Amino acid sequence: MRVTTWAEYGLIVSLHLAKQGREAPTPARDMAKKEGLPADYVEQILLKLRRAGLVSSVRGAKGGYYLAREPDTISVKDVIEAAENRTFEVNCDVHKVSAVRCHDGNPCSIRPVWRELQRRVDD
Amino acid sequence: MRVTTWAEYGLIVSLHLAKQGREAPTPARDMAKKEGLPADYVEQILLKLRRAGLVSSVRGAKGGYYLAREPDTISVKDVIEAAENRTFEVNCDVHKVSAVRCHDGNPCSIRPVWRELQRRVDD
DNA sequence: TGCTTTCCGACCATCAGTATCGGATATTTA
DNA sequence: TAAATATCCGATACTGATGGTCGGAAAGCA
Repeated sequence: MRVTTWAEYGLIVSLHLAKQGREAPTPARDMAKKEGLPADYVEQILLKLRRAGLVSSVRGAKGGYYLAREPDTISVKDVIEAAENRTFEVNCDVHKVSAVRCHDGNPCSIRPVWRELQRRVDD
Repeated sequence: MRVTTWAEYGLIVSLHLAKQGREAPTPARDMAKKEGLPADYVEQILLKLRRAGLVSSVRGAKGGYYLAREPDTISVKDVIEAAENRTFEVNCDVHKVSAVRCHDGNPCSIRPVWRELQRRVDD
């Protein structure tokens, strides 16, 4: 159980953009170089962040990315959810062990545990 | 970010064994059948739990598994750690982004976040 | 001597994670 | 207008973790 590089890199570039300020856009390639991350990959992630509405972009020369909102209104959870799909995925929801066991009606002693864990992570 | 079936199945069989009591050992095959889980796979997981000292086993006919300790002294965390290797894995420790960035001396703004998350999950 | 069961290593298939690439489109600047 | 710079975006490739199977050895019971 760990966070993916999507989340990790997403956080790194978000932080980078926060430091850059929101005046001039920063090109993805510059960021990748300075942070020592794979350039093409960073671009993929920025695309995700943009689709989630966390960053905005300017196309063309002199273009790049900047934070869509004020840094202090963007939480770590926001970034993780944008980069991965959710922070913590419960098996009952996604890769069901079995249809019977994971049916809503079935009293499952395990599910509450995962729910609580999910809540903690989200917190 | 989610728990693996190792942890999920591990929890299921632990719970199953807790319900069975610690008098007579329960064969892995029986458990798998009743819980609707792949038998060979369950055996792998029981092996992990045994090596972690959570369950004990009796070989041969009339053999099987039983909890090594009283149920209320075994935590969910114990089971997850036995089944997976750790509850929450921090990239800085395992799949380092880069040697420089993740060097202990380097002030990294991200690491404290993961550490805190790790603490929450362990809790 | 069979039968049951754990023990254990080896193997295999699939998929998520981690990228890379090629090209289309938009914008600035020379 | 041409060239240079960037985002945009889908397709593809590589890899290791995950999830699961198999075959057989050893141990204990009847």
